[in-house]
Amino acid sequence: MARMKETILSVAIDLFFEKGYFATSISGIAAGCGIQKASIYYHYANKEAILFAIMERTMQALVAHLEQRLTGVTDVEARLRAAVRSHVEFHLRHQKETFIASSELRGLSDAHYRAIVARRDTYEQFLQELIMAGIGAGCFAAGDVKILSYAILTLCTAGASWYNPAGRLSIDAIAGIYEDFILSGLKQGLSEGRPGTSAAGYMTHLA
Amino acid sequence: MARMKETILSVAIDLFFEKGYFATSISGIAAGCGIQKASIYYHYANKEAILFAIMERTMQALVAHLEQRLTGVTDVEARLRAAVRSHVEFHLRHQKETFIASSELRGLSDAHYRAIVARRDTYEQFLQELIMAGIGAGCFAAGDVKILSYAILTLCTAGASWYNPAGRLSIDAIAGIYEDFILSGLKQGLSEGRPGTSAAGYMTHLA
DNA sequence: GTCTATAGAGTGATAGAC
DNA sequence: GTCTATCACTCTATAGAC
Repeated sequence: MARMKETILSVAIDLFFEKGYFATSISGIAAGCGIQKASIYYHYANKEAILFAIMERTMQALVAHLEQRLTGVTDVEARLRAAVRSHVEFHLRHQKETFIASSELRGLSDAHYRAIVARRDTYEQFLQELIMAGIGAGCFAAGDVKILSYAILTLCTAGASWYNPAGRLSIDAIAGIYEDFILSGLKQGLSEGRPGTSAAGYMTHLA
Repeated sequence: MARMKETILSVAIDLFFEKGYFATSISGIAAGCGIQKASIYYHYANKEAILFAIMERTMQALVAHLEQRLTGVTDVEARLRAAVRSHVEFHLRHQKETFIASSELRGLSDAHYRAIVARRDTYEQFLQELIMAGIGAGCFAAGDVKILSYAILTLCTAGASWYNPAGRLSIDAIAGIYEDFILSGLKQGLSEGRPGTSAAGYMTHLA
């Protein structure tokens, strides 16, 4: 039961990724499922509900993935490394869904838009807290936490736009490169273990 | 003369940025210009021609901007710094056009798609040569040149998706943060001036 | 749960007057 | 160079049979 409902979601993910949400028609999705377009409306109220279902599920899974990867990790730098790796791996492993989630927000209704953006903001704030903790502990150079978090998140998200599953590098290899690149960017020449000198200054950057 | 042709482009940039290419109608553009939709076709053959005009112009200006910023700069690291700054500044200063150029490629006809992607590839290869030169000179740590170039480019491109001109930070400040972040990522703890040890290995990464 | 049929609105594009 | 009028088509969504 509910099998067709899942099939519709799966076909829609393929089409939204390939052609975009607005360029994809209900009849195109129906054809991919082997049913008539009217039958779609038995499972979903309208086209936007399909998009929302994809986004909701993806954002929920993204947060769950991060939580799972961080349980038991206590060291500040290790936590940020784990968060970056979790983010990259999830985005490459669920390339289509995450690409849709980050590029088709304009297709959502006002209420659904707010729901998804709220989830995204929570996720962002979590990363910002990790960065602040790292600066406070002296692992990372002081810097603008908001901009740094955007840089890290969009860097990984963008990976989902160019990643080729049949390509030269594995997800693991790409995640490793990103992890090292980002950690170096956060340290900015700081040698490790030295306590932070400007722990007071960075707080204002979130105001 | 040709004033309306420019107005159409300008209105289309606003609408494509705000609603997306497929969600924007010819009549919407016409309304923004204060004319009837049929009049649009006197200036452009069809909707796609408007999108292509925006992209062509933007890519041409992007390359010209980079060339201008690099003339006279000879030091390898200074050249990469200048290239990163040029890229960030152009993307934030022309936020709408660069966002369209990077997100609406699917709206182009096959021939136009190839033309724009060719320009983008040339631009990418130029950055990859800068990175390779830096690794060869020992300024940067050896690494996967393609992935590093994608990381740098998409990082800056993504800036155009969240940048708020009325926001807290100036373009100059953001460019500075990105510049430092990226250069640290490229150096990866290498101290400066030391000649590269693995200059032979990185070449294979472009094969 | 899927079908046929269709309503109702909007779209890109063209013809031809001015 | 802009207009009015319209064509031909596609789209989302609904009604009601099976």
